[in-house]
Amino acid sequence: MPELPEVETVRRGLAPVLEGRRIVRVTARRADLRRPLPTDLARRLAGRRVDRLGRRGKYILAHLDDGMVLLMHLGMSGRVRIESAGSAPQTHDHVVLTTDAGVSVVFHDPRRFGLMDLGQAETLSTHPLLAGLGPEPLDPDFDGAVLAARLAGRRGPVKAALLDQTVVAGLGNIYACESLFRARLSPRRRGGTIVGRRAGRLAAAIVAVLTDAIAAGGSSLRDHRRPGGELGTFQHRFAVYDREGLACPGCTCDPADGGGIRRIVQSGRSTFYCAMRQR
DNA sequence: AACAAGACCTGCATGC
DNA sequence: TGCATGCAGGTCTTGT
Repeated sequence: MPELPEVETVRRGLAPVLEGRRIVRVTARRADLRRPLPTDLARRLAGRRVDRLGRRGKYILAHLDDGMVLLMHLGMSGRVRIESAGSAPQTHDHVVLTTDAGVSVVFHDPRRFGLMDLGQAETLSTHPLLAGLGPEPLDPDFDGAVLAARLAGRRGPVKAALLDQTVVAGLGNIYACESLFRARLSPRRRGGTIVGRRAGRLAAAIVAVLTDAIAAGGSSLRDHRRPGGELGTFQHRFAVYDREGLACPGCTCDPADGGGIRRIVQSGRSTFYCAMRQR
């Protein structure tokens, strides 16, 4: 489910109920997520105050008052729900954090591809889950030169490279497709050929797509909800994702004449693009 | 080193 | 109705 815009939307929704609050109770209803929950998670979180909620790529980072950091990843189907303490748990509610304000934050994840882990703030960038991540696309210094350097030597399709979190942190299948559309670049082009002006176009397209998607509260296809339960709306603005056979919004290609949005499979994932507009 | 394929897990839409 | 199949927003491991 969640790519950078969905994760950022969740982070922003969670911040008002977690930042500055103390965690008074932790219930781990199920520990076998993508990796086992830390065995002493409840004990290490109980009594801690959350100083700040951050994000790195698709990870939400809760900085605690004892120098530890709680890392959360939503996997494919993870959701976070805010509710009043004591609400009845639902199927697939795996972890519940309750604050001193009587509010519960519920981690819900049917497929259990998500995870939680603990790290230390001081050495956070060397945490095994974060150490290899590529640049943050919304950092001010992310640009075509940074992106081109990351894509250098890539002989496979640029679309597959964009899904590699060591190239850029936070893109997933939706926003990789949408970014390539906005940059008018073919997803089949070799990654290493994205240099100079093309790299500048792609970097700018990535920033624009992610920024627009965050402003829309992310994309709600199946699972994504904001912590208060609201849907994101960016799915209504997709140019190509999940639009196989429909007209391309950017050109006059006609689906009836073999034009329009195509779906291909790259590295086992669906890619959507307009072969007329994207070169 | 980089890449594709498979594995992990559940739910849903589709077709017979 | 039941059942099989394929697909889904991610990433880790394996083998080439």
